[in-house]
This record gives sequence, C-alpha cells and structure tokens, in this order.
Amino acid sequence: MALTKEDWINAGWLLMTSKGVEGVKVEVLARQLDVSKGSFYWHFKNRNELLEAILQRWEEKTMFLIQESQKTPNPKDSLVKLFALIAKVCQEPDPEPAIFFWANKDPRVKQRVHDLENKRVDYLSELFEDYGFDPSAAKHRAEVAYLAMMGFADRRGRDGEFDLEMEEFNNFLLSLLISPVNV
Amino acid sequence: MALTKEDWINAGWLLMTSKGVEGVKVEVLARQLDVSKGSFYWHFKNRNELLEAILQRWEEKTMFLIQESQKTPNPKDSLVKLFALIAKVCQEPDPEPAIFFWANKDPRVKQRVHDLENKRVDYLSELFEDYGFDPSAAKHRAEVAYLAMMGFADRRGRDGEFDLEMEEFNNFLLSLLISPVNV
DNA sequence: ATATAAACATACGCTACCGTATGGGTAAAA
DNA sequence: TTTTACCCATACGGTAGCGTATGTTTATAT
Repeated sequence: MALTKEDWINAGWLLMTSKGVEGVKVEVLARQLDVSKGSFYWHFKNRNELLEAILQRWEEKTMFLIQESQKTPNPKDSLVKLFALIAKVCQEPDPEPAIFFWANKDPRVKQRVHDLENKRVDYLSELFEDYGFDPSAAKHRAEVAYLAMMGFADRRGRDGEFDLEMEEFNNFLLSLLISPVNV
Repeated sequence: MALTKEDWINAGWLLMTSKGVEGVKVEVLARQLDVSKGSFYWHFKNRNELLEAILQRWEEKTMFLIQESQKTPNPKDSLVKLFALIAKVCQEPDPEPAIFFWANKDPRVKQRVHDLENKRVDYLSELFEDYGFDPSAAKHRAEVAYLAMMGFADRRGRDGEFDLEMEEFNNFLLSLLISPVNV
C-alpha cells in the first residue's frame, strides 16, 4: 500500500520523541517504513518540511487540550480536567521535550514555543481568576501549576521507574493551589 | 598555549548545553578552540570519553548544591538556600536539559540520571520531614517542590523572555509548600 | 491500447563527521 | 647535545546523511 504524508509524519513524530530533532533523519525513516528515500522526497520538499509538519501537529495537539478542558461548568473542573488530560498525554509518545530543546537551536521554533507557553499560562491564570483569586495571585498560582505540571510530564516521559501516581499528584497539587495561603 | 583536558571539557559543556549530545562534535570543538582534532585525540581516547567527562562534571556539580545547602542551622534555611542555589545555577550555562534528553537514547546515562534525581527528591523529602511533616506528606511536598523547581529551571534556560522573578517565585513556592494544608 | 500521473527505486555527487596513522615542533631532562 | 615526552598538524579511509536526477512500476483515465 502506498504511504501517505501522515505516515511519514507519524514516524517522524516518534523519532522526534525518542531521539530529538537531529534524530529525525530521512534515511532512517525510510528504513523504518521499509521504502527508499525516493518516496520521502515525493511527499516532502525536504527534511525541513517534515519538521515543520511535526511542529504544527504539536501546536494543534496542545491547543486541543485547552479547548477540551473548557467544556466544563466551572473553573475548578476545568483545572481538574486539564490536569487529567496532560497526565494522559504525557503517557503516550510526546515530543514536547524534544521540541523544547529544538527551540534552543532554532530561533523561529523558539518564538513559537514561547508564544504557545504564554497561551498556556494565560489560560491557567484565567482559570484561577475565575476561581476567585485576584490577578496577581492567580498569575502566581498559574505559574506554579504550569511549571509543576511540566516538570511532572517531563519526568514521567523520561524516567520509566518514576512511580508517583499522577492522580494522587494532581489532587495534591490542586488542593495546594486552590487553598488560600497568605504569601 | 597548550590546551588542557579541562579546556576541551569546558567547550564541550557549552556545546552540550546549547546543542545537545549530538551537537558535541570533535571537529566543531576543534574549530572553536582553533586547533586541529589531532589535539583532541591526544587528550581523549575518543568522543565518548569526553561525553563521560561532561556527565561526571554534571553529577559532581549537582551533588555540590545539596552539600552546600546543608550548611545551615535548620531545614527551612536549607530549603531557602537550595532554591537560591538552583536559581543561580540555571542562569549560567546548564547542560541538564540536554543530559536529560540524552538519557532517552542511552540506557547507561538514563540509569545515572535516575539515581541522581532520586537522591535529590530524597534529600528534599528529608528536609520536609525535619521541618515537621510526616513521611508521606513530606514526600508529596518534596515531589512538588522538585518538579516545580525543575520546570522553573528548564523554562528559564529555554525562554529568554521568561520574566518571572525567581526570588518571588521561590518565596511563593516555599510558603505554599510549608503551609499546613489538608489534602 | 496508449497516455498520464502517482508512488516509488536506484544511483549519484556532495558534505560533515569519526577515528587512525604518521609526522613535526618545542621544551625540559639527561 | 641528544633524548624523551608533550602537544599538535596533516592526510587519509570510511560512514552516514542530504538532496537530485532519472528510471520503473502500477493504476486509472481515455
């Protein structure tokens, strides 16, 4: 059966996840898909076009999480749902750490990662505001929430022996963040 | 002037930080240091020996932080000092994200990263226990503290426009973590 | 039956890198 | 002054990857 562009992106997605940008090599992909690289250059202009496609898919996937979590009656449920979604995503192959590191080398990627991270924190901040915190406190809590979640997802993807139950972690983190503490 | 082994490790350290393992290339380093790679292979058996040296330096540096933070009268001051030290380190060139990602590809590196991260969390857990939390609560707080700090350090290294003041963040996180919240 | 386009395969030139082999220079030691 | 050890340069073979040029097959349309 003829391969589709999606097939290549899927394989690239996995390679990006496990090996990083430098690991996404045309000839390696071709070997994995058991075709010659002539096939690749039929579907893509060059290697860069594949990388761009992977980056775009990541952007779409991450925005999808935000939209899904909004389909709830109140901000606390949105937080709970968002945390659950992130916990779920970071168990499947997730190229985010690779993309973050990629951003180090490519300014254009850096800019897009930066923008997307801001959207995430802004969204979290909104949720905490809706929950009742004033803007400044909401921002603080959003930052901690985001960084802790990122740290969690990153570590879980990295360390197979990491035994912390995410549901337990999520519950604890959430109860910490919505409790009124004087700072 | 003749180069030393340290000079090569320093240059490799920087390349590892900015470009990742794959970016640590003998000939690139030689060009940067304005010598031929004949020099490199005099100081090192091969590329792997340099990578090992970089990994070791990272291990030593990270254990040094723990030891330094212990030179305080009480656990809370240790936490404060540790946070401050980490915040300081992640402003200088820090190859930790690169090493974490490297661990993805190399099982031996993965093991060593895993061991070191456990030491960190165990240490944090001890501090929270000494502060008065029971072992389970201390473990939870240690995990959140660690993941949030990692997220913070990672993001700061990644995103130059990340404008969050670390002192403010540290204070907030700390006050959050040492406050008695029912979970 | 022939033409056309999709989906590859094959073969090539080019570059960057690793590692080795070998030789050169310089300074201290004998 | 010769030897030795240190520190590096040059030159080479070999591999892996990118991109291109061109040939081949198969299905579909005409």
